[in-house]
Amino acid sequence: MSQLEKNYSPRDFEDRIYKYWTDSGFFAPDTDSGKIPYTIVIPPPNITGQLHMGHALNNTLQDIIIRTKRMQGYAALWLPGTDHASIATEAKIVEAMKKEGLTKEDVGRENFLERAWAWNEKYGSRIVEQLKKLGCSCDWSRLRFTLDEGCSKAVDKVFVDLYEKGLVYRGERIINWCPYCRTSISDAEVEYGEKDGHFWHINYPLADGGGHLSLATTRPETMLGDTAVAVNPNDDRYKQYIGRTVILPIVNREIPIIADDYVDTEFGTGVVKITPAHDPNDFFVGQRHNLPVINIMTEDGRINQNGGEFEGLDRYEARDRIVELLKEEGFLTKTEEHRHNVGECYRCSTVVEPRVSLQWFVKMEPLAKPAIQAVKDGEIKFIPDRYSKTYFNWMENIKDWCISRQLWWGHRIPAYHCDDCGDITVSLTTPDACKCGGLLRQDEDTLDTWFSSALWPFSTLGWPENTRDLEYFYPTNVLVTAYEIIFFWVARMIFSGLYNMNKIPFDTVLIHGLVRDEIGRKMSKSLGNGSDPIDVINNYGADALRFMVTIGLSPGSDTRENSEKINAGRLFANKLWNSARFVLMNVEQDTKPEIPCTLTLEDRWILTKYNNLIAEMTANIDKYELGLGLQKIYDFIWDVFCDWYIEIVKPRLWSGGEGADSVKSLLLYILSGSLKLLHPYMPYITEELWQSLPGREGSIMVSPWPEYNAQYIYDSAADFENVIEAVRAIRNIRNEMNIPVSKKAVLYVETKQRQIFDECASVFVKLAGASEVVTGDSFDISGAVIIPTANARLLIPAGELVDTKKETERLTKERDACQKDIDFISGKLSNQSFIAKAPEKIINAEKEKLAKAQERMANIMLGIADTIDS
RNA sequence: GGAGGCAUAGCUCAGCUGGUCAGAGUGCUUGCUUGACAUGCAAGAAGUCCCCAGUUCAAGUCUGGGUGUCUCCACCA
Repeated sequence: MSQLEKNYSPRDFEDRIYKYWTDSGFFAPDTDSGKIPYTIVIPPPNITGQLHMGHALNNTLQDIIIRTKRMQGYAALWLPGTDHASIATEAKIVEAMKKEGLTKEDVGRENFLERAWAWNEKYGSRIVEQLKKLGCSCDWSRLRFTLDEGCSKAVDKVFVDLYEKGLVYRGERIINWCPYCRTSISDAEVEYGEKDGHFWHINYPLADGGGHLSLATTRPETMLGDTAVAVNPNDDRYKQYIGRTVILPIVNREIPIIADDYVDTEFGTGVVKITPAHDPNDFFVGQRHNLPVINIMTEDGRINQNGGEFEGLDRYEARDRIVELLKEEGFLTKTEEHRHNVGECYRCSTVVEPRVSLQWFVKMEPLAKPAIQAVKDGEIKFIPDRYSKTYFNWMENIKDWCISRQLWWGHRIPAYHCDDCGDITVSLTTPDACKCGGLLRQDEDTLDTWFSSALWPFSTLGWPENTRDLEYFYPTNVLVTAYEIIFFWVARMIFSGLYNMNKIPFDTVLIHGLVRDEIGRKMSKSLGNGSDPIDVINNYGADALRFMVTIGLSPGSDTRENSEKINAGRLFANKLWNSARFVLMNVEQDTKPEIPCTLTLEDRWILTKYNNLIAEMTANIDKYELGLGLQKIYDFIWDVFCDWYIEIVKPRLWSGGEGADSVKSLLLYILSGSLKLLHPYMPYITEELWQSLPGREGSIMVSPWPEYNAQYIYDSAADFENVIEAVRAIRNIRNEMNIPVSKKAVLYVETKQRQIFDECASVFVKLAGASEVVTGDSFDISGAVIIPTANARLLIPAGELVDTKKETERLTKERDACQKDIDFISGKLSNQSFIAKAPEKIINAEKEKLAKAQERMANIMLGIADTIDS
């Protein structure tokens, strides 16, 4: 009755299946079903983004979990959405406008935002479509966007609330400034890299003419903003200078020599120039000593009017000119090569300029405290656990968070300035006028993108409205993300959840690694390495891609993209496809997938294997050991089901009669159960095959997850393992002796367990080249190959093929190996401390092993004797 | 300067709470058009589980040290 094509061809059905799922509404959970909710919120991809391998991994893992939970009967919600990605998107739009010869300022804020929304319209849906191709079972009816009305409301509410509680403040602080993006960025957005630079040694002459102080700098242009020179108060070399002044070369400004502990006497000359406006440490020194702050740079990294003759020069041009001048005037005493770490903007890689400016900040300490506690108390668990250390390390040393950005694309800060009295009104609604009656204008700045993503687990569920979704689905269950993003996002969601909802946002953070390219490099746009997941899907199928990212995955560690693994996934899909095809070709339209009343030995064996599989896989997925789970169902389908069970069962299947009927039922039962277990991992092929099964209604994705049933665990499964062992041994020998498959021979089996071998005679006929199986207590056959196993002696008459000498050698080797085993085990068992201290289970297992080996030894010895006789 | 990961077959990697753990895929050798699949089947070769100590009846598995390698955080002018 099979209508399946001969080969697996995912393109023929993946899109169709996905449409079927969405049309049926399976992805959208019901809040009134009485089921227990299970929720995952997606890490929202940027609207500038295209699906890359990292997304493929991240979303495959989430889909595996949510599909499993859905089948297990939870009201499973996977809530999708996208991130407006303020700085990244704005950069792209600015870039695009540049091609038209336009700047932001040319078009103005309103027009710029129109362009940005158009961008979102055009590209925001692209990544969503790509997630759909991957097979993600997100509830698209609940799709959110960080800049949509609801999320914006949440952002405003949190901002106003934090402001009112004094946790958001505005102040002149030193921040990281990107001269290319022309905005402040947070500490987390700076990336450090080693760069070659110079160490310029400069003499600062003392104002009173008593010589000079020598110091070194890597950024000489900042001297334009120097307002002091500092030494360590305990440094005997310089104690005498404290309180005196130096003349700043070139600038000719007189600045004080101050004492501060910050100065390291061991480093450099022990004298430091202090530029409070352009160095974070100097800024704090300046604060302690009430030094003036001279900002010498414009927003685009040029020297401003405070730089005198250097005004208008780019910071690097200014650096060169100043070095030149210093040299000319004799202040420069030495130039050293110096390799040091330089901070760059994480979006555009421009070297960041520390700069004092007026920004909005979130006071972190009070927020971080409970967030640290929640993880310490185990309310929130990181998997693997070591990442909680990363989290603590950051949270315990956290500095205030600079949240204002000089960008247009984002949530505009709901603060209103009065030009008359200088007062600031922070409000959810646009106020008409200032308290003083003056006109108000809204703050020009927008908020850090991560301010809105920090609210994601509840803003997407409707907060600040008290919606049914919020009540039902919050707190969410597991958050799946890469370790890269713990600081940016995970930590901020935790304190935001605790602060605004008074509840943790999720109880588990499942951390995964990066997908690297085939030679282990990080994937990056500049390298252009790694392949496009969409290409992979088109060529191999989404299921093969999902297989690739999941198989062999170990929680928290990086994986490599591997074309061999993608192919392995495709081959596995093909194998499954064909096994289903085989089953469908051999069952009837009215065959039911059920366990028949009468079971043969191999039936009991596969039922045992199958039930153990259910238990193990369910446990694996519960513990987020998703790679292990896939490995198990893979082994079961390919090795247990296809290579052994199907092959064994063929004769019975074709014999007709009742035996055939029960095989058909059981084949269908195991197949449909296996499809279910595999479904979370490879949803498309399992659905397509499920739909082909006779008498099937509905979708596999809402079918109940298989349940372990101890009733179908049989001791006799071990007997069948012995049969398998015997088959393998025979195949091995036949192969070694070059006996062609076509050449059949009678198989004589000497055993105390004749019943097992009698029952399994057909197995040997089918799989081990036996023409028939004769069991008995003892045989005397001349010219036979003798194969000893644990519970039998197998004899195959092979006539002239048998080389007595060779056979004796083979058996002697086996005897020696077996003797070694026996010695080892009995050694263990005669060790008194082993007997005294090892658990009984282990001891019994060893005893059994010994008994088995001894039986085998007896069979080997008999074999040797017989071989020599003949 | 701090913190952490990794080191297991030629290659890419699994191995949960110490005891059927020495595994998978791929590659290699050999033999097969066995009525689902040659995108397949069968058999085989191949590993001091990085090194040295320690804990234990028992150590790829736990502890300490070493070597190699990768990453994160901080950033000293």
